[in-house]
Amino acid sequence: MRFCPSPTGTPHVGLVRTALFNWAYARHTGGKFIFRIEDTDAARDSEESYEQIIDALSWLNLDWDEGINVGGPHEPYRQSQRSDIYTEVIEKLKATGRVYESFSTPEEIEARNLAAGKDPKVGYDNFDRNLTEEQKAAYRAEGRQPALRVRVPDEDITFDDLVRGEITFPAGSFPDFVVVRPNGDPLYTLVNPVDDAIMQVTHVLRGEDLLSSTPRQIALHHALIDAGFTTHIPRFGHLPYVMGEGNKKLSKRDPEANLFHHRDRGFIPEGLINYLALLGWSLSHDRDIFSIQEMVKAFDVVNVNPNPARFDQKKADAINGDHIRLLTVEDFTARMIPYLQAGNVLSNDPTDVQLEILAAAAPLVQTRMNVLSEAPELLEFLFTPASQITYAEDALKGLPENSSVVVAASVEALELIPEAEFTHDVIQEALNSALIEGLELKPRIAFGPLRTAISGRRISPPLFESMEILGKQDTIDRLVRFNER
RNA sequence: GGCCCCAUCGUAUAGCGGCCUAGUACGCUGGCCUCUCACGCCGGUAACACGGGUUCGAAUCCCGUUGGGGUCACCA
Repeated sequence: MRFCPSPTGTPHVGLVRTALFNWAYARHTGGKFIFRIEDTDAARDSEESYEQIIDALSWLNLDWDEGINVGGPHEPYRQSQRSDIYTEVIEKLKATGRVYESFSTPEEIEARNLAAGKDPKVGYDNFDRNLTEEQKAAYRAEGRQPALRVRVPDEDITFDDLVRGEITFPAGSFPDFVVVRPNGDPLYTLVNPVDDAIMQVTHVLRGEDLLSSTPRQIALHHALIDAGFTTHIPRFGHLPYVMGEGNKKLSKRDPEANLFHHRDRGFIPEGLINYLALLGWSLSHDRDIFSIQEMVKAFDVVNVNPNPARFDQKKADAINGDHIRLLTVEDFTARMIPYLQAGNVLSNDPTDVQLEILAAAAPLVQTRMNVLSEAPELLEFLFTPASQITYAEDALKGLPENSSVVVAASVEALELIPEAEFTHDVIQEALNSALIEGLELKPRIAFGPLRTAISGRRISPPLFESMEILGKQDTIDRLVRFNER
């Protein structure tokens, strides 16, 4: 198996899903996973993008056995550094006659099609297939350099797609195609099959957009076999698209196409991998939450669904939330920290007191989040001094008339609790008898004002537990301040 | 336009000739739990694109139609 992205732009979820399926299949079968970079287009490739792809795979814990940064028997693994290899391959291919020199320019090809009364879209007309040495010499005399084209066999090309079954492209459905530019630069059309051949790749899993280029690659593989570079043609499998809203392919412009957008929102790798796996595959008929290990154990490409899948943010969030709940509290706590720092709730170097508060609060919020970026909003009040609590508008609006009476009665009741016994169950008991029984209030009426006084919000983690974390003094300060506002 | 791919609830999918009056999850929704919000639990909603075959029997196999998508570069 191999994963061989072009480093253009930020990593796309479709790209990551392709990586995941390749990786999972390699792990499932015990095969090798090769990571290679296809950077033959200097104009579009960037070093930044290259690093982002590595960042993405590392974040998701998709490791590779051979390739970038880990080496292997076919180094180097960046195509921009493999020119010598391609030069040699090109020479051999020319010698076998499977590749020929073509002097036609795109303009000339179009003009010939027009002159013949054909749609210019039919493309190259195989004009230069049988040029004589004299004709070639004449072109050269004009100062022209030839591109190299593969002579495509004059017969149907059939292959058995791993996810779609048998697919046949009729003879003549595509013309001889360019593999090397006139200046000698090899193109993707050459380099991709060549490296797959040299690196002994047996299974190619890639996006559906490459389906129609597969017969060309197979033609080239045959040429490579003739030239002695390999003995077999890999098996191909074409994964369905990941679509966005409506029926459009998830475009690079859509924010949810960007892997790092999801990381920034607080997806954990477990959750994102689980969701991405569900786009075209399923573990079983009645379960869609699973670990990567379970996926590896069960994953087979032949079970991949061939139809395109829409990316559903709500479902993705729900899956992530389930995985957040699966984390141990300690793990969950640690993973929240960067998001709390990003939200300016925690300092870059949290104090022991802050960490203690966080540890106490974490279990209260673990069931209240789908993505980790919800943490700052939920926990901020615990790290804010009583004097700086601000009250949200919707929280104040929903309060009953007698709020100040309720709060005053609460202060009275809480004052009676010894500091050492200021725990959530004691607090609850005290408040229950003071407000529910004493003032004969409904719980909703009684605790609403307290929640706002403590957290400034209409929605918060459980009230009594929050009070316990804040401690007696801070709790009372907040209540008093609320009544003085 | 040529060639290729795809077609089950709104979404993701289960289904590979009888277990299907079509299952599960998300979503939406009613309820229970409950100090808010969640979590959890119980219920509801909603689909085999259409038309022909093959067969005792079709969501499942075949053909056609329609619809969607891709690709036809000296990009990848």
